[in-house]
Amino acid sequence: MINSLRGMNDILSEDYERFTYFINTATEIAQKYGFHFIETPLLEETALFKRSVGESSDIVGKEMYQFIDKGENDVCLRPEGTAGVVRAFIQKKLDKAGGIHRYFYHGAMFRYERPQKGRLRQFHQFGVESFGIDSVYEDATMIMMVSDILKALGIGYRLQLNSLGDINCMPAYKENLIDYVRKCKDGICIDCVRRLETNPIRVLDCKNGSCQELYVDAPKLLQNLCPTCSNDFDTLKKILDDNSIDYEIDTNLVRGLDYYSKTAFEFISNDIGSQSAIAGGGRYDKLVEFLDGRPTPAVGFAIGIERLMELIVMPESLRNGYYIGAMDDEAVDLVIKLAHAKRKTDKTTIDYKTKNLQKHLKAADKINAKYCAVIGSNEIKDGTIWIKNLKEKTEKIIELKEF
RNA sequence: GUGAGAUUAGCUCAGUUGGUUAGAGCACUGGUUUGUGGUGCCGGGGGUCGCGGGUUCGAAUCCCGUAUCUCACCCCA
Repeated sequence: MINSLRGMNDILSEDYERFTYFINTATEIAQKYGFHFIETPLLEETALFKRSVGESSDIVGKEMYQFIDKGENDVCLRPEGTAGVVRAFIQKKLDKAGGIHRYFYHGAMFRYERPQKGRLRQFHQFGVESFGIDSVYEDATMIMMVSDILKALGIGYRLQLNSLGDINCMPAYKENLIDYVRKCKDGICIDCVRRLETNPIRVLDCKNGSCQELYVDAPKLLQNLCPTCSNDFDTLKKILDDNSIDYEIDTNLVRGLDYYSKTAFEFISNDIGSQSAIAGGGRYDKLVEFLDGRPTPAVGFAIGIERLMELIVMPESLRNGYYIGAMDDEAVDLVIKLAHAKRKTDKTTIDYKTKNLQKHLKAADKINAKYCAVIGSNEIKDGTIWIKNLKEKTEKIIELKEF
C-alpha cells in the first residue's frame, strides 16, 4: 500500500466541510474589506524566496522543497504566500500604475519540517496583502480583518503586537543589541550564539531561562524606535483601543521572515498545542523595491488554515433536500426519473435498493434529509408519492405530477 | 535535524508472566414476512495485530531495523 508522504494530508469529509467553511467565511470578510482574489503559482524561482524571505531564515535555509527542473531552472514549492503576490504585483506593473491594490489568496504552502500537531509539510494559508498605503490605519485594518474572521468563526485568541522599526532605527538598535549580547556571550546558550550571527533580534525570544536573565537589561526595541515609528505605533494602539480590540505588547515578537518592518503582529491560541500562532503579519515597506519594483509600502497577514480547523466549531447542519426510495422493484425506474427532475432545484439522494418504510426513513434521517419520499405499491397504483417532512414530522400523499 | 512515546476491525480502544479459531462499543450490512426515522429485537461480514527481520516448540506480547503519528527542542501559519 502506498501512503501519503510525511506531513502531507488528505482533506475530506468533515475536514473538508470545515475547510470550505473557513474559506467561505474568510473570503466573504476579505471582500467586504475591498480585497480581490489573486492566484499565484505554487512553483516559483528559488531566488524569489531567497531575496524576499531571506537566506538567514530557517524557511529558506533548511525548509524549502527546492529542486532543479528539466529546463535546469532552480525552483521551489512556495514556503509562504507573500513573495509570490509581490512578484505578481511587480510583474503586472501595478507598482508603476500607482494607487491602492488589495489582494487575498489561499492555497497550499510547503515547508520541509518535522511535522507535529498544527505543523505540516504541506499546509494551507489564507493571506491578504495591501499595496500602496503607508498609513498605519491600514495596519489596523489588517488586524481588524483577522479579528473579524476569527470572531465570525467563534475562535478565541490573544493578539500580540510589536514594532520592528524601520531603516532609520532598526539597524542602529541591532548593533546596540549585538554589543550588549556579546558582553555576556560566555553565559548564553549555543542557540543564542548561532542567533547572534544569523538573526540577532531572535535572542530576545530565547526560551532558555538563564539566557533570559542575562537579557533583562538588554536594550528594548520599542524604546529605541525613531519618532516616526514610535508615533505610528502609538497611533496603531489608539486605533485598536478605539475599536475595542484587545492586544498585548510583546517586545520580543520577531517575525521569522526578513522582510517585515514596523508593525508586526501575531494571533495566538492556547488551545492547539505548542504551535500556538494561528495568524501572523505585519508591514513590509521595503519588499517591493527589494524585488526590483518601484518603492511601494505594503502590509499583510496570513492565517494557518489547518491550525484554525482545530478550533472551528461548525454551525449545526440543518436538514436539507430530499431522499427518495422505492418499496417495490417496479418503482425504482420511477424513482431515478423523479430524482433527476428534483435535482434541478434541490439536493436529492436516492436509494436504488427496495426497502421497507422503516429502512428508508432511517436512511433519510441518517443523511440529514428534510424530506423522505417513498413510492410503494399503493402509490404506483394511484400515481402518487408519499412524503414525510422529517423535521416537522408531518406527512402527505400527493400526485406524482405535483412532486 | 535531535530526543521521547505510540501504532490491534472503518472509528475509539481492551488483550493477564509469550500459549488454542485476537475481543468490545460505535459504524456497516441482512432479517424482523409492504408501511413510520433520529432511541426496538435477532443475526452477519470485516483484522497476515503499521511494515521487514530476529529469538522461541510457539510472538499482538520479547529484541533489532524501518515508516507514520504524537509530544518536546528548533522554528513558524
